[in-house]
Formats: sequence, C-alpha cells, structure tokens
Amino acid sequence: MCGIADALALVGDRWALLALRELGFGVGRFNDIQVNTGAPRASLSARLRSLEDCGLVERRRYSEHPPRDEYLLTDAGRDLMPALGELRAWGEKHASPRVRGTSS
Amino acid sequence: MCGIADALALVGDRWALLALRELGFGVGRFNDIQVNTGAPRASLSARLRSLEDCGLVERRRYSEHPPRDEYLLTDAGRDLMPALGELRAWGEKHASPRVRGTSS
DNA sequence: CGTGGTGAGTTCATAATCTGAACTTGCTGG
DNA sequence: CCAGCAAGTTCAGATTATGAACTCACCACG
Repeated sequence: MCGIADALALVGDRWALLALRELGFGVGRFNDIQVNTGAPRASLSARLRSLEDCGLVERRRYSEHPPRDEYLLTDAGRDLMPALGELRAWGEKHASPRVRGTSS
Repeated sequence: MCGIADALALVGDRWALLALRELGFGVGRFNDIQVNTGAPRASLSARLRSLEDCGLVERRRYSEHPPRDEYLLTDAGRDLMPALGELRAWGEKHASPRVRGTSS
C-alpha cells in the first residue's frame, strides 16, 4: 500500500540502518561495523546477510586465503542515504537535544 | 555520535514509523492505526506510549466518560515526515520491485 | 432492563528474537 | 610452536513481541 511498510520490512530493524550508515561512511569491515554500531556479532552477521539478500549491500572479498570480506553499498543502498540523512537531521534536532549548549 | 542512532532509539522499531505514518495521514484512532498497520494492540499501545513519551505524539482525549483518546503528531513528529517521505520513496523504488512491469 | 456492539486498552502465556561470550578457521608475527 | 587478529558461527539464556481473550464504559435496541 505504501512503500514505508516495504522499506521497513527490509531495513526496519534496529541495526540495519546503523550498519548502512557505517557503510555509507566507507566503513566496510565486519569488526569495524560491529564496534561502531554496537551490534552483537551474530545480529550484525544476520543483518548484513539480509541486506545483501535484499540487494542493498554487496560483499566483496578482499582477501582470498584468509576469507576476509568487505561490505559495500549497492546502488539501492546508496539511494537510502538521503533518507538516512533526513533521519539523522531529525535525530540531531529532536532526539539529541541534550548535547546542545555547553558540553557535559 | 550521529543522530541516526538517537533517532532509531526513538522510532527505530517495527511499528513506530508505521504508526507515525498513519498519524501523518490524519488517522488518530487507536483501532484504525492498529488495523492499518497490522500491529498487535499491545505493541501499538506500548509504542504509542513511547512516542508520546518522546514528544513525537500527543494524546488528545476526545471523550471523557468512555475514555476515548486520539493521537496527533506533535511538531517533532511532523518533522519526521520528510524522512518518512524519503523512506517511502525509497521503498517504492527499491523495496517493491515486484509490482514493476507486467503482473505475475 | 438485559443483551450485544464499539472503542481503547490491558493481561497472560507462548513464541520468536536478540544478546553476549566463547569457539572456529585461516593466516601472520615472534 | 604459540599468540593474535579478523570474520563468522554456535550456544544457552534473557528480552521482547505476539495473538487471543478479557476488562471498562458507553450507546443502541427490543
């Protein structure tokens, strides 16, 4: 009925958007994403897999012998960046008013 | 670090955005939201409560004796609409490719 | 007046999901 | 050979969501 439901079905969980954000930053290593997002390894692994399955993320092997993969945004994933930008803008405006003003 | 995490902390669950979407449509009755989103009553109730707590949604009592409440978007909630719009656009472009082209 | 229906929630037991920690696998460094 | 990093996976346990049924309160009906 409305793309929102479809969108949320793909990226509507707690870590997908965070992971996508990291990918948008150019962070493509599993451990880095895991640390930056705070997601549990298992959850992140599953999420990355879903995202790859949805075509939002692409997995590139940057080392053969030790199986080292790197994740990249696909076209579809990159298209999500504007939405993420809006979300971030909103978050900074409404969800983090605590850090406005003097430090602490 | 980034507003996205904060934003997701508030609206990053499965039903929040859907509920917000309904509110954006002007649908403010509990049952209507529940039916339109498909969210379980209990989940929706909890979510609406969180959203109200976060200041994204306002509860207006439109009937006293039979406790009938109606939900409205606040300023903060309305500010989320652009993000929802982006998300919807993305969803229609990438998350619902099944309806592209001839049926079947 | 008693019955049934609508609307908004709540409660409860169950089920699914997520979480953290430890474990693998494969190679590199000492 | 042993330790360590990197990417995942596995496992048991904790959290949370889910659906169905139930409550309250009123309104309409016969």
